[in-house]
Amino acid sequence: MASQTVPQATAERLPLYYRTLQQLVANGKTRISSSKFGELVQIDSTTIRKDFSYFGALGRKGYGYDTQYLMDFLKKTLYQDELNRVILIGVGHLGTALLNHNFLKNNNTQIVRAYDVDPKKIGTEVSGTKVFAMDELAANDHHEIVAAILTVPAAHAQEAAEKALASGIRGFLNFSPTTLNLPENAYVRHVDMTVELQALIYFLNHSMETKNS
Amino acid sequence: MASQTVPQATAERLPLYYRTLQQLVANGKTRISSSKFGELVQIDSTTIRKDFSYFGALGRKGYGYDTQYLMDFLKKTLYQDELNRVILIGVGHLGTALLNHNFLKNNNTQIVRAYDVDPKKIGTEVSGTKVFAMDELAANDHHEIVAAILTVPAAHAQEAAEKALASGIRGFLNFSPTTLNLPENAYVRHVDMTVELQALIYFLNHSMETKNS
DNA sequence: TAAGGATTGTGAAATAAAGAACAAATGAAT
DNA sequence: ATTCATTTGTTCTTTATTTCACAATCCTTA
Repeated sequence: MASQTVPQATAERLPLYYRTLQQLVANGKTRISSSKFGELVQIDSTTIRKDFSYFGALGRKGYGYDTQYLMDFLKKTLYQDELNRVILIGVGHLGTALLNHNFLKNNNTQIVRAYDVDPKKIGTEVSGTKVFAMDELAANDHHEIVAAILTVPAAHAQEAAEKALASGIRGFLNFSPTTLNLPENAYVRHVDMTVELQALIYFLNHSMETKNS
Repeated sequence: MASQTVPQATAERLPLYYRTLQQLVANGKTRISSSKFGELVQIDSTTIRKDFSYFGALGRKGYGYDTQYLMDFLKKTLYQDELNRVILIGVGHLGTALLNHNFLKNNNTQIVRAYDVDPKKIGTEVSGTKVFAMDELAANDHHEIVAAILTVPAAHAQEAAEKALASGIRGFLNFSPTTLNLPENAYVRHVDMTVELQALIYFLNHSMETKNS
């Protein structure tokens, strides 16, 4: 199976490839070479060809890649040909922003329900998504849910994640600035603006010495 | 200089180390071993010791690391001992959420001004930050600004980044789902929820075959 | 249909990162 | 003071990722 051999680094680039191909197809481009594509995504063309090669021969020598075909292939590979249902935990500033953001526009993803502790928010609807009480989280049936988006304060993230886990959710997109301690069968991706900003500042301050090209 | 030898992977872990040390200090812990610390951040203790070793001998054999000392060291290393001024471009749902988020709480970062094209937003204040017209962006003096946070629609991200660049900004935290094409002396970090969510779903669907531990 | 140019797919080499293992040094206990 | 357990800093090994180089193949055009 491809899944056993596809390197992690490759898998993490697939969404970027997919998004870029969506744009190309939308713009009417029917074919593209690995070098042109590499310029678009700012990744070496050899890396791109090797990435694709893990899934077989997706291109044609002397021609390049058919954008529509490649996009459809990645769509399936990334499970974007089916609706991905997620829940959102924590309807604060960031949570509300994510609810207002229409994930369905370019992504087959839907936030089907939200959870919060605030009685003022419970029972309301934010951008078409109903807000439920946090207490219901662990009790609800979530085996149709692929992931939980965590946008709660750091102090409550672990507890919230455990409740979601108890309801059958194994995937977490963690926006809370804390490391989650979850069992092996759970999978967490961490999005941390603070970390990104600090890393950015660090590299900016060190780029003068290292970048001499 | 350390900057020439610190691997990229190490540099990207420093903010996580720093945040975790802040929590330890806040909780009154005065010392910690690399193995205990490793459990907290979920990184192998050898990796942690090696990461620290690039900056010299920060610990004491048979004792571990002094949390306060290590935190202070990372604070300086990450330039968190000085105020980092940033601007925000695009006062939509996400931009507003970031303005409402108090960066100064745990981070020495301040969003000093925001920019938008919407006449209804220009001149208003969001959470204490004034919103200016996008047209003023390129003309303003931004050499005290370390980075721009981009929260505009994908179609306008490149243009907005170029204006910010023209005003003297070299660092970008890009939340727009598009690849920015900027000169060598600019540095971009991309935060893309869609990419993260797709990667998460991919790994979840492949974890059964690969994870057998 | 033949020739030439373009471009992939892939082994092999190079680079980067992570992990194992352990000597050296320190702290703690008696 | 001496012993013993602890834990770092670091060398060496292993693994992962990127890049190079080029044969194989296909497209295009005359």
